[in-house]
Amino acid sequence: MPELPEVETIARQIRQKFVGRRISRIEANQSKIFQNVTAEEFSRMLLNRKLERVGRYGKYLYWVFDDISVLFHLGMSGIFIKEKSFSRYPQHIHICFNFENGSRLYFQDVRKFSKISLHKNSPSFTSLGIDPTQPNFSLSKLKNLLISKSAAIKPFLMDQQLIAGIGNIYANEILFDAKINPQRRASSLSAREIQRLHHSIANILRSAIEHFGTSYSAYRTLGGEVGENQKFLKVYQRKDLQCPNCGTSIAKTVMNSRSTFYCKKCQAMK
DNA sequence: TCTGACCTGCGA
DNA sequence: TCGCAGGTCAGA
Repeated sequence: MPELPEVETIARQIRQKFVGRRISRIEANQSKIFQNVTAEEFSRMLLNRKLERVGRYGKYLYWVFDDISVLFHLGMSGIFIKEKSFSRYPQHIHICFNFENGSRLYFQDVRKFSKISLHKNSPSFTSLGIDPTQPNFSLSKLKNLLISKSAAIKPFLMDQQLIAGIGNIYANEILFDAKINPQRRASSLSAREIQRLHHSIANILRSAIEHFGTSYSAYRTLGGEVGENQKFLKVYQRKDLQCPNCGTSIAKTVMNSRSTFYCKKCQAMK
């Protein structure tokens, strides 16, 4: 569930608290979340290395050390917890990073959909589409992506090989903001609709980042606080509630096995 | 292009 | 007890 705004919030907080710090010890439990390395190798490879940079691309978070980097995908329920010690140790903690100043950062993932891998130098994201928060995400680039795509616009927005970072929550919210029916074919959008969509992608993601992400289920910030963006959702998980624009009941359907929320009036099929 | 599996907790 | 939540990937 951590989508771009949640991962960005986490990246900013880790950057602020841990960049420049050296790892003095790692306790990692062997788990399927480790992709190209065992827990033991992971701990050994990062020992005594200084965290130089924290980055994000799409839904991926990465830590850069001198000649090695760690790539995290938080799956559905991966979170980082900054805590010195627990009165009661939480379940599903996979890694504890101990830093030289005594601070600790835990990685927890209840559902084990996270993926963690080690890379030489910085990771590359060639298999991913454009990150919509980057300056080169232009209107013409979006137009080019939409052209000739017969898929519906909602799965289009969630396709990480086209646009990296949008998941189910923000796909619903973006399409509501742009007044586009989620079942419309991507290639059928008018120039005006593409312009609205481009604006809504930037607008919804920026606003969610300002609100520290959406805590609908597992997501928490580094300090264990919930995000605030769930207070601002207009359609996601609001079935049968009134559309904030026109008062029509929000409809729910299923597209590509994902819950899809929309206003039948504001987002009418053309 | 679509569907099911993976995985666990929560609520009905 | 069962369905649902949803990111990604393999397979149909």
